[in-house]
Amino acid sequence: MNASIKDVAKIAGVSTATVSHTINNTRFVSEDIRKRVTAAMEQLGYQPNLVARSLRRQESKTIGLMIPDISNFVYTRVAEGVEVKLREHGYHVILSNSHDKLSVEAEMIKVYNSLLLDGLIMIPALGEHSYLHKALRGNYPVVFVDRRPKGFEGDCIMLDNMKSTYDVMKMFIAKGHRRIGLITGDPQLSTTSERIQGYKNALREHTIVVDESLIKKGSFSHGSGYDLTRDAVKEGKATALFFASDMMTIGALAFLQEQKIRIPQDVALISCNNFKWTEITQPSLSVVEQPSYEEGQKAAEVLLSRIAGEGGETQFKEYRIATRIILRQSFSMDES
Amino acid sequence: MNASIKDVAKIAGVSTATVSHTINNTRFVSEDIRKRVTAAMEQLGYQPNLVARSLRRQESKTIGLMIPDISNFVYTRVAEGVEVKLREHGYHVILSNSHDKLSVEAEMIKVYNSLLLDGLIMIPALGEHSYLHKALRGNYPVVFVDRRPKGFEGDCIMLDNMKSTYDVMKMFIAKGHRRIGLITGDPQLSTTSERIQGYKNALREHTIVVDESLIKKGSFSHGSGYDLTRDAVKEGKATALFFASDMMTIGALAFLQEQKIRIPQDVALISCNNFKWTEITQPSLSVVEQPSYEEGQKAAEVLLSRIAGEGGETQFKEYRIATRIILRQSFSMDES
DNA sequence: TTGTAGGCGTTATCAG
DNA sequence: CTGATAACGCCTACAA
Repeated sequence: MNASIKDVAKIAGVSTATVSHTINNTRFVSEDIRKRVTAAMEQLGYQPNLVARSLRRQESKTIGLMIPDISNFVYTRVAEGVEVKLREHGYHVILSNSHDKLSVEAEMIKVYNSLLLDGLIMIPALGEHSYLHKALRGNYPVVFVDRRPKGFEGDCIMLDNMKSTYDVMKMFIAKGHRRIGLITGDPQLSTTSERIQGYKNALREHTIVVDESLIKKGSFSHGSGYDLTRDAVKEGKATALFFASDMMTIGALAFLQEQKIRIPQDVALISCNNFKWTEITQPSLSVVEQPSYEEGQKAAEVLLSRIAGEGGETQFKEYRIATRIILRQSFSMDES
Repeated sequence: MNASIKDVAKIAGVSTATVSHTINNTRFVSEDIRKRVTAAMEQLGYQPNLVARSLRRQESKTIGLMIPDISNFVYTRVAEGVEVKLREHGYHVILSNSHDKLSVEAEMIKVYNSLLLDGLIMIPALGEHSYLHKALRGNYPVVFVDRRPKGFEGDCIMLDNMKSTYDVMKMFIAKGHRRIGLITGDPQLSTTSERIQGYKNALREHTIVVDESLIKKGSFSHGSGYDLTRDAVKEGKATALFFASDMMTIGALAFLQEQKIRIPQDVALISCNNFKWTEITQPSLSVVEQPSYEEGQKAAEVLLSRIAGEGGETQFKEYRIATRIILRQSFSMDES
């Protein structure tokens, strides 16, 4: 059994109130007594029981973090950004994996509601989020990252998906490409619709007719990348492809290698996520670097300021984090 | 403010004791009262306060999970295995990132001690772990995964590092290789020493003299893989290399491509971790598949049985999970 | 400057 | 079959 504040008080020969106050520096304690108390704590190896403290203070110094896939590097980078920033401020993180399923997410929210959490950061799962109006009881602030939920308003930290896609398309177009494929994810996702918007904007600006059959929607999976690439290249005659996820790029490479389609001569590629392995494929892969870690950091900052009550303003804010395009051989052999 | 058990009791016109018992099915409740109570709970959207419950029951249905790097796929796979298995049993996970630093780990353990955790699963950080004798107070069972801690005994789930390395070496030797490099991690790690043991056993069995300069120890990083590969190939004249980490393999590929050293003709490679991208490098990479997810699952199972008290036996157990070698072109062009 | 005591929301031990 | 009530460990208003 761990020592409690009573044990400390007894040994130090003071009241529990005094012990509590010395621990929390919440009222004056004479030097003599402070010494006796700290000595007693030392002797017992006393650590305040955080559960009892949470119950009493009605706050836990803990925040919930929900991500759709704990095996996806992008999301764990977000998680790391969140964790590091929050730990700096004395908060712990309860991590949950929604498996991108609304049902799991909703279940976890119920648990969160019972844990006296101080806040919640989440990458919303696929689907409609108006259920959150009921599920969340306003006991703690919520911040969304990476995807914007449908049907629910809140602070939101995202990448500049529209602009990055727009920029990628401008580069392809400048290289002379006219049939450009966009290999992207589920159309329900805000990231997907934003990318499509950027894609269309760029093409229209150059009076290129948008061929909807070149906008391929699937899942962020290897198989989906394989299939959609086949369709875009074989049927769509695409000469350039932009991928919304690294997993899809891998599937695409598998297909292109099988078919002995040359990169970038026959088809030029730009992928998402500047993972280390994109440098050692042949040809090396051009990528849009996604600062996921920074997304997490920013989300944590915004949440902290909400917890601090600076959100007296009910106005929700949207934050966009800039991406960066890194050109390598898969875009053009001119690149190093 | 959330509804409490008192509110429910008042509305249902019963005592809090009765409400508690209907919730927990812990003593008989008449059908009539049960209905009134559930109706009241429904009406209030009542959810039991888990913090109060933890304090009262002295258990939290929560376990701690500490991993050395939350951005490393291997460890997050372990985490996912743990999370999925534990959630099936109604447990939540508090995840922490030790950043492979003993100081962070120790700090987090203090927090864990104050949270009424029901158990702890950890991949120990680099270093000496005898401090755990003091830091852990036996309030909850602990299970180690992937690495064995130095200086502390406990249940331990690991991969068969020695055997897998041994098998890899046998394959290289059968192919005629005599100068084989082992590119591995920090020598403090149990995984490293086990691999070295497997390496030596295989060579000695074939009366190949072990050249210590071919056993390269570094960190699981890109740069380390680059440097150690250079040394092994340039100075060590290695014709085959086995890598303990995928990151090191990427560094190695960068070096070999720069030098236009042919794989597998000049140097044959086998890497760890069957990541999807290893299939689309050229040549495709041979790998040792590490069932990290299963490690996590097993760890969770062992912990659950300890929590259930089946560990009346103080005897700690060691579990080994089998790996699988997948041969592709980097081993020999004969492979598909 | 320090102590007393009530209560956070549950559960469990008594009674009735 | 159900209800009071103490206790889990801590914090804080009030009292001294």
